[in-house]
Amino acid sequence: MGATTESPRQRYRAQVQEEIKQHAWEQIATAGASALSLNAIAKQMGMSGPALYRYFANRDELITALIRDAYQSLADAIRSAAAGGADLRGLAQAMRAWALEDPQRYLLIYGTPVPGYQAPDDTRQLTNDVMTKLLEAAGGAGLGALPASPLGEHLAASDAGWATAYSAEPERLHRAVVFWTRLHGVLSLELAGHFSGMGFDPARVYAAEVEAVAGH
Amino acid sequence: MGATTESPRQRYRAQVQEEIKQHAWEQIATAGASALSLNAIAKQMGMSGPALYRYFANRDELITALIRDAYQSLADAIRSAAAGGADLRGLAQAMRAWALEDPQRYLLIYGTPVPGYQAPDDTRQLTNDVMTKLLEAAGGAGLGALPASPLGEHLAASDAGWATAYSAEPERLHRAVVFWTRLHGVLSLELAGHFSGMGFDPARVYAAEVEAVAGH
DNA sequence: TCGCATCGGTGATAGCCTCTAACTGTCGCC
DNA sequence: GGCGACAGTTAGAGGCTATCACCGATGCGA
Repeated sequence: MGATTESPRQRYRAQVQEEIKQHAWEQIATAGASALSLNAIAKQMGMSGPALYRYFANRDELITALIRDAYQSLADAIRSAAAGGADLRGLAQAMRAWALEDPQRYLLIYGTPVPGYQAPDDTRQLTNDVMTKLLEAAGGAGLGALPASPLGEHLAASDAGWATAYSAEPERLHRAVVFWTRLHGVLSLELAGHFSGMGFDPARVYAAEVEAVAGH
Repeated sequence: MGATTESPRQRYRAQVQEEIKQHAWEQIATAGASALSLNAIAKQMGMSGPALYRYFANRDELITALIRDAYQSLADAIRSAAAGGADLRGLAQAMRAWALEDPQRYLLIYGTPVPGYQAPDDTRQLTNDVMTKLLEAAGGAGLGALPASPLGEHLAASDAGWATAYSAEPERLHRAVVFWTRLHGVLSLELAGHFSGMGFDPARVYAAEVEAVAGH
């Protein structure tokens, strides 16, 4: 991808940064994001604590990089599913698979936010990528019309700057939003373990919500 | 409430514990649960760090107490709404109001869990209280039938030990589960700020989901 | 009423963490 | 070949959780 020829130093730097993030993901997967320790990562990599600060100015910057990667990974998963011709159902399954692959990665994006935290601008772009794929699929063939509702009118009237390409088709917007919120509802409760011990299969609840939106 | 007459010491102890939790909630509301510091609370209360450990054995125990209180508070909100004759719509509004009142309190229950954490047994009881109220309201008058679906059959077949009282009415179970997941979907995305900058009103999305389940 | 066990509070301390500062060695570009 | 930029080091400040040993007050039973 048109990278202006990298110096060996830049190369090395990028490699180490990647390795740091690798270790960070392992920590997060086993103990959650709040337990992430730069110090521990440094030790694992055989170097002393402060060395890490050459690569990430502070803990927040590392976490932000991880969030960025998580968004990127989700966007990729969605994009490749869409490229493979997946419809709304397909995207839903791709999202679920991606989430179950590493629950803490999903929760890093959609879980509890730190009150002050502001996501960097480029993650907005990645969110838009995901929403755009959703919007495209939300206009797919074989979808029945959504019942008219106040929400439909509200969405039609709202200035969805992020979805201007589809502002002429509020129906899509409506379906995409409902799709997103319902799937997230099931997924996040499942990942947080709130279904455990309730005796039913989260996959079936998820499938039912997919059908409710993707219609027949 | 039939408390076996309290000694002055127990009385004082309970008061201090309450005050600690009060400060803890303030910290959580402004900086999130992960930033909660026993040390800081002690200082705020004018005593030295280790003193707090007389009241809560460790950080986890304090957080567990807060989670318990959060469940209790939610259960109370739901119960009092139900006692006031609220139907499904009413419960939904009560839940949303309760969540918006203190987003981090909602997220303490339904947000990102620490991978190893096991909720204490009595919170299961409180969850059941909430679900029971939902189940009661899910059988209210004026509700159209849910379309038959694989999920309906699955729920009917699953041994929902937590809902034995309604095992003969799987329709209620179905509606309650869908109610819960859809509302949580909208609410958690709103609280996490994922709707910000999208140009529509979360309250309308929420209302639309309520109508979709509570029917007309 | 008195004695003493229990309880709440203290400072000291160990061990973790983030992050800064000053210093050293090394790599690679001109 | 030399120099500048960069990666790494140790030392250390300051914060945190948590434990320990030690006091002083409190309130209960005898």
